[in-house]
Amino acid sequence: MTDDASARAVRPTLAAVAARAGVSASTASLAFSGAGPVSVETREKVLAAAEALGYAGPDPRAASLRRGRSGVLGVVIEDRLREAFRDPMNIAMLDGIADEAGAAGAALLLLTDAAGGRTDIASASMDAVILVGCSTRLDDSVAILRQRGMPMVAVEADAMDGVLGIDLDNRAASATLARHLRELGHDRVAVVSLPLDDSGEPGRLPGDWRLRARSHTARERLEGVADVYPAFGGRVAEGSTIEAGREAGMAILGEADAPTAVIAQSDLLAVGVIRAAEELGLRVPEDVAVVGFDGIRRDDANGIDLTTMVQPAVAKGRAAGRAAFSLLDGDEPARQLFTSEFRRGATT
Amino acid sequence: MTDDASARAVRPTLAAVAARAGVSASTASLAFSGAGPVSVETREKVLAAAEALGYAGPDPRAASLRRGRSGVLGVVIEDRLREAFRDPMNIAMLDGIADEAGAAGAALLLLTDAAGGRTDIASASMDAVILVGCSTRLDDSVAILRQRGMPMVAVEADAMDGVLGIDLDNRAASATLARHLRELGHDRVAVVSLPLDDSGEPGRLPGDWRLRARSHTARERLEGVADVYPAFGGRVAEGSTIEAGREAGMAILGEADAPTAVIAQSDLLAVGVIRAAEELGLRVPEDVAVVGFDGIRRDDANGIDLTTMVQPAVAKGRAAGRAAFSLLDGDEPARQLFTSEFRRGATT
DNA sequence: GGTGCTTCTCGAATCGATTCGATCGATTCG
DNA sequence: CGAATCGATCGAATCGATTCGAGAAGCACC
Repeated sequence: MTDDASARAVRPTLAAVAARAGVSASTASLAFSGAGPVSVETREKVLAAAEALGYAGPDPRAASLRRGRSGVLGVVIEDRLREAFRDPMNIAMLDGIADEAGAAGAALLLLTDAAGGRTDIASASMDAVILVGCSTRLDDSVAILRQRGMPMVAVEADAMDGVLGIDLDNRAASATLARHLRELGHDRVAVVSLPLDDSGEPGRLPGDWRLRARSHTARERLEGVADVYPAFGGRVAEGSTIEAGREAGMAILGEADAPTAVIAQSDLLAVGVIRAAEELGLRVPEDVAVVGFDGIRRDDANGIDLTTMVQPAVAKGRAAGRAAFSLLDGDEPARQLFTSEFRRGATT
Repeated sequence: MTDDASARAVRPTLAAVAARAGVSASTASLAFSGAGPVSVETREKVLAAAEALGYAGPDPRAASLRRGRSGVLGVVIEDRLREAFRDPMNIAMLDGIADEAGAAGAALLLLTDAAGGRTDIASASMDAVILVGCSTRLDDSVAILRQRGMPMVAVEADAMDGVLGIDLDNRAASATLARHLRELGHDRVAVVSLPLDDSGEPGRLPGDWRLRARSHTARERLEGVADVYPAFGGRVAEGSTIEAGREAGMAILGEADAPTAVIAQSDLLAVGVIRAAEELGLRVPEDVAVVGFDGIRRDDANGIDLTTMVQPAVAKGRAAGRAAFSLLDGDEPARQLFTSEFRRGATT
């Protein structure tokens, strides 16, 4: 296929198509983009010429340079996709973002908030960026993006100048769960917390978590518990996974003065805690009550009917997407707050 | 902040930086890219000027136009991210791709193989594309991308002209599982298959699946079973989820002449089948043996120790990534075949 | 028939960088 | 001491489209 090879070697340009169609480049452009009046006849000539030359449409690089838009929405997530996507909430949110991006004809660029090679954040071509808050070390990225004049939306992150926030009622929702437990008569509760920072070290929840917690979500959810139970202990998990929850659960429930209720900061963690309880021969909820957070599908929760707060993850993602495009249009969308809904399951 | 607003309004250009530093634009470009000799003194002048003007580095749009590279690797996946990412295998593979992309300084563009708005596949700016095979309707996308002269790599897909294949020994691996069951004395087995096409309709496995199956992976795995059990029935699941597996399992195990062994085409499906068995009061493996495929972590398998074939998903992703960049460099990488490893669990 | 529209088309400027070849001292080599 | 070499810098061309303003043609109305 010499034809194929040469076609790859020198892709035809709009100018070539225009020449073959016997029109100017500007007219050809109009024929493709549909912006501006072009006679049917001319458009067909252009399209025929394109077909003949194997022209695949305007080069997006050139178009985006001229237009000043690239049609790409950046999404900054945690280091490892595998970690980030282990949590169904993140996926649901990303799906929401993808919905909006698709509707706006934009594609999604996945950027990882890696410490070392932050080259892509600095040099990827995109029109706006959504920062996913679970990433704890956003500041550097934000600084770079701000310098680039990039519209930014952050989901569940501390308020930052020039960054539109899409928030969740983490604190109030956690307080709701805590109150639920108190009403059931529990007076000694322990928390299994999401990682407080990006060190990823599991361990005992430090007393000065207010100072230490760099993760917005983890801190807010802790505050919520503190609003109801001024004093409580717990563990920091390694991540939002069942296994991490199991480990934390073993540590908490294995001790002498084990609490009668455990507040896990995510449903996956809660499932892990319950598994630990089973392994230790404890009955849930008789011996120990467990609550989660998120409202994952029962399918993802090993079939366990958790007491939890159901958060609107997809809606959150959608809102973030819409906000990003709205910023792009020069509007000034307001920050949004999503609320979670209490769902009583069989674990309390 | 008028400063902030104006900075966003008119981002400084390289030319402006160069002017302020008292050098030519070409020299300033060299100072940033590091390509070509620039005296330390000059570079610092340029950098200082950039700093003063709040210049965030060369505009990626312009750079990619000129260079002819955009530093973006496209990944085409199923319609809904939520569906695609429900399967840990896909995530693991994506993680492998991300590893290689990161190493090559490229970012990942997520493209969904949607029926309607295929605008992004036609017009996203990227340097190469990886097609994830589970997407059943690749042909259209491939045609468009081929026209664009885009280097393509496909993971687990039927061989296509101009598309580099990264394959898995689906057929042989499935045959291994089937043989394992036959050695255990099972003579009536049923298969729970991945969707055969993108209709997503669950139902009885049609006898003419060879003709019907448009999904490469599903078909190959069926062939593998057929190599050992010439005749077998089964169900087509709605997707690779526990719930879909449970539904299929109920249908299969609830019938009068239920098989003594079920071959599920993915571990998630297998977990679902096992759950169905439990609900029907059947013991695994005593009453019914179940095998899966993939080798997901026990954590993701509800703690079940499955008999399965462990496939190297991350390595597959890595290979796909490397192959894409290799194509980009003008090399001619060979198609690769990955092999899965038998792992005997407690379900047979 | 002239005037005032609308519809279509074109030329030229522009987006913001990268890169090739040329230039110009300064240094080194024969 | 002339020539060759090297490092640093610059000017100009180029990447491939989009868009603005202007011009031409066609038409209707008074």
